[in-house]
Amino acid sequence: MNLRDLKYFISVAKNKHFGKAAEESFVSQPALSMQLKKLEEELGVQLFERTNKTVMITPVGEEILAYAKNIVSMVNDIQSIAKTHQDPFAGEIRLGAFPTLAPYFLPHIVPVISKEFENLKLLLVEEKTDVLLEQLHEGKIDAAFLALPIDDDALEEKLILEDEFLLATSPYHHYAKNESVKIDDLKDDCLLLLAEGHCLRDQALDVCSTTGACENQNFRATSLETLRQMVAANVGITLMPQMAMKHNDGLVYIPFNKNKPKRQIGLVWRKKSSRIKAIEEISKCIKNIFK
Amino acid sequence: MNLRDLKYFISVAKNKHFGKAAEESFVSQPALSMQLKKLEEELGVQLFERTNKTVMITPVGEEILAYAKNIVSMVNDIQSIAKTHQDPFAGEIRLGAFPTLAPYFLPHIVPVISKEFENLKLLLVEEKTDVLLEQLHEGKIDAAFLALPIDDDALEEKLILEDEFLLATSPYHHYAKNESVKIDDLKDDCLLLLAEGHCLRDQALDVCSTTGACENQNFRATSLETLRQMVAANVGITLMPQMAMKHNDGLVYIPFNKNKPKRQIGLVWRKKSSRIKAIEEISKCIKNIFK
DNA sequence: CACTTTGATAAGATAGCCTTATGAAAGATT
DNA sequence: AATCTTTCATAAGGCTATCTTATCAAAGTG
Repeated sequence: MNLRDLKYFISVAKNKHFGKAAEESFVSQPALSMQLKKLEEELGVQLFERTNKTVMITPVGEEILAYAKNIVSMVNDIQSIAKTHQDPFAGEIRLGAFPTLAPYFLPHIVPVISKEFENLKLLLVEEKTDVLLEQLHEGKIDAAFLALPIDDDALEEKLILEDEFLLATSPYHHYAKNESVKIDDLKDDCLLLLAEGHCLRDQALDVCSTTGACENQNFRATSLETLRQMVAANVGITLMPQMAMKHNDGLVYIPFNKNKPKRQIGLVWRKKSSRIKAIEEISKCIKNIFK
Repeated sequence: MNLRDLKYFISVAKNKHFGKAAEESFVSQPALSMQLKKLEEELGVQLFERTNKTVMITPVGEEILAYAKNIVSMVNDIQSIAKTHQDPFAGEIRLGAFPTLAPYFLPHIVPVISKEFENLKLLLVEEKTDVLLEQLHEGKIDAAFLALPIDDDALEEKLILEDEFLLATSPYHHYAKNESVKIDDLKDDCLLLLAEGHCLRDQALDVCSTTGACENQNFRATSLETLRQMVAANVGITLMPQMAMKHNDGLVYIPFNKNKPKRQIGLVWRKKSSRIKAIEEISKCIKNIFK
């Protein structure tokens, strides 16, 4: 069976006339007659009674007609669905960001993207890096803001910005009065860190291992905000990304004087993503914000 | 768009593998790949993200998939509808019979037809001849029992039986004692007849006109049963088809001794009827009953 | 580093559809 | 009554689209 045959069938049923139906279908009358004959042979039933003067649909034909109309209507639905999705800068884009980035970063970029691509609906997912990577691979999200490098052959990554780490202390801490700190000064300090699975924790541990600093084993915060409260309470010190820095939060932020540690924030997506056009434009757009 | 393409699409979505889908669809893998590519181009939308290792349906693809499945399922419905109607001796047959025949004739034949063609559902219509002819032409009924001849080029007719007319009188009527009547004896009689539009009326008038008998203008019955009551009340006499004769109905039925008037009952159907096989078999079957 | 797997591409063969021309049947017209 | 017209069916030839086989390119696997 063939969609075209069904359309011919519907047209004949409507016009009760092969010639008119052929005209309506933009084919010659014999072409339509033959296809209809083939359809009848294939189905093994007569769809029309024909005489020279009248074309009359049979009861089976009537029954089948209802289905045929439905089918053709659904084909049109498919085409219209496709059409509404043809614009690469329309529809949904699902974006991920890890927890120590999302609340400080997304508020800056979402309004800009929304304004630039007004037909694009952004769905945001906040998960730890490994979850986001899995969702990327599974196609559950289209792109994610992650700490680079990711190093996955299936994924494309583009650096968006570099986010410097600052030393965060309580105003009562002995570091508090320093203008800046040398990274090696930390070698005798124990830092408060986030719980396992947060990429910020790993980045901080990186810094620790190169400086000789250690981790305070007694506390593991599950969010950066909790960590902030703990530092404010002078429980200890920590590394805080500049992006998460707040004024008037009761903390002192001290920059490193050189070899400033930092995290690289990039946008990551599947090389074969069907939304590649939208993602690349979004990527450019965001990069412009931080230029 | 093409039904086959939709089937390929569904198969790929199901198998997440072009090769397996091709196998399932009994085509080569390149054939399937190309058709799918064409479908995507036609819709202007990417249906799958492909890498060497994974085939992943896109959100648009997912949306369209639902419709595609529905369409294919309806195509199967069409085929199964057609299949259940393939048996010419199954389904519905709509039969008509005119009012002075139906109640006396159908009870004899319907049980036989039903037994012979058990998958055939009989729908019976009782209307005057002109209505039945119109319904025949419009395809509202498939065949009708009518008084022959009909003489319509579009219609096929087959004689089923000849139904003799008897003279019906009250036992108190002066004809009542006769063993038989000569048709010419009626020349001085006035007959009670049915109302306009009944073919039995026309047949009786035929007889009258050849014999010189007249019609009693004061009464026109609208049914044969009413007519029977009127004859029983000795209001007059009439011609009664043998088929409608009843025992113990208070009437006397007197046969004509020669040139017996009669009506010819035949089955009539459209020459191009889609149910021609069933109708012809039914016709044979009924003819056997009255052989 | 060769081997396997997988989807894409290319070229030639095939099949199905379309068009024009024509036929057959039956109503309409003169 | 004979011709014209209408309408659907059939036939023949050309064209397009699809299929198949062969091959490629990319990337995982042993």
